[in-house]
Amino acid sequence: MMVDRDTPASSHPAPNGNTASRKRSVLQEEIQQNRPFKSKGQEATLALFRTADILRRKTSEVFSDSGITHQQYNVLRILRGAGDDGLPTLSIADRMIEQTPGITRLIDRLVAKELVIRERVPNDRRRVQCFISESGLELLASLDEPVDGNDDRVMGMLNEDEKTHLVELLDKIRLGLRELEPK
Amino acid sequence: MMVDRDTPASSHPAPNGNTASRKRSVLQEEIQQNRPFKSKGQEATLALFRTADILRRKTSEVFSDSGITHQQYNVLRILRGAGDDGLPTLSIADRMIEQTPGITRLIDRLVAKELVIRERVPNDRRRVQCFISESGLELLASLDEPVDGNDDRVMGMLNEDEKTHLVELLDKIRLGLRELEPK
DNA sequence: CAAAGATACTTGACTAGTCAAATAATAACC
DNA sequence: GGTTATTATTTGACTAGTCAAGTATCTTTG
Repeated sequence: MMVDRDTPASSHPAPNGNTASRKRSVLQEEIQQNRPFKSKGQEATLALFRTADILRRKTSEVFSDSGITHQQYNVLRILRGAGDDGLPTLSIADRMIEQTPGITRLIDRLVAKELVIRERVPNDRRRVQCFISESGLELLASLDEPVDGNDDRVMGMLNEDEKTHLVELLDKIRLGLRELEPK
Repeated sequence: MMVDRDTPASSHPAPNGNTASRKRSVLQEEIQQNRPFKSKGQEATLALFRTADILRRKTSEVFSDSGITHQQYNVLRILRGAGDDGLPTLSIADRMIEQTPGITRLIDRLVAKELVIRERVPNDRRRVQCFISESGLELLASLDEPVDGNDDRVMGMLNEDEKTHLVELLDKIRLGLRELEPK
């Protein structure tokens, strides 16, 4: 009834030339799986998802004491960068590292914490301009050092060349995905 | 009032030797930012988050027609791999690519869709053993080809050596993070 | 064997992500 | 100058992630 594909006991040679007897990869150990990956592409995507997840979790520790989340921090950073002019709601979404359709509600929470100020634009009343508040600036200032330190710490196991190469590979993936059937 | 750090107009030389006049990186273009990154470590973490986000979004397209999410798909894969023995709830969580504290409710939804079957273990009534159903197996079977194709397609812009190197770099990050103050 | 501790979940109360539909204001066109 | 289209944002209804606090059910230990 159960097909042997996926089963830990499978001993079929894999398309990528691995066999079940080959030493398991780091990722396979982590997710307790003996079946070899179907392709390097599969291994790469899974490794990317897992690494990003662990890194996000580690990085969140820096913010959690301040009572804000990673996404809320990103909004504050963007608004600090925008300066006194502020930014309209959807322009903030455009600049987020991770796409954020729920930007309105995210900012709602920052307004509730009085870290962000919002106001309708008189010239164009469709738009809502957002600004970082004084206490928002103070909170960010207190986080600058911990955040910078964390970025270097979590990448500390790679030397500068490796970091550069990683960035190049990731850039290449994103550029390649843009071409892929924009649908 | 506004510090010039973070402002798009900043012209300070960056710690990594870049200057504001240097050509913007791919990532900087994407998030519309002129200020150079504070370090390679910062650029690498942001590139990793952004790439994983875009990749997750692209990959979700494969599942959305079937009415399941990426995480639900992962649970089904794990249960198919477990075979007729099934797996207890928390063992599934251990094997997920991304950590999933809400595993109970995730499986609730799969049970509601009749893709998973759950039952208390008689020997140890604390445990709940989970199994994939026949229709779960059928659904997975119909997704095998699209999923495998997607994994290769989204990594198609990298050659085998590049994929291997990417996996190595990501493995190195995760191994390094394990050491980092287990706290 | 009873009390204390450890396991394996489960639930509650949030924050977020996702997609579709609604609103509201401005722009473009005839 | 009154539609029609477009833009900017909001809302609703889910799914999911997060953390803390339960609730059974074993297991261990005095």
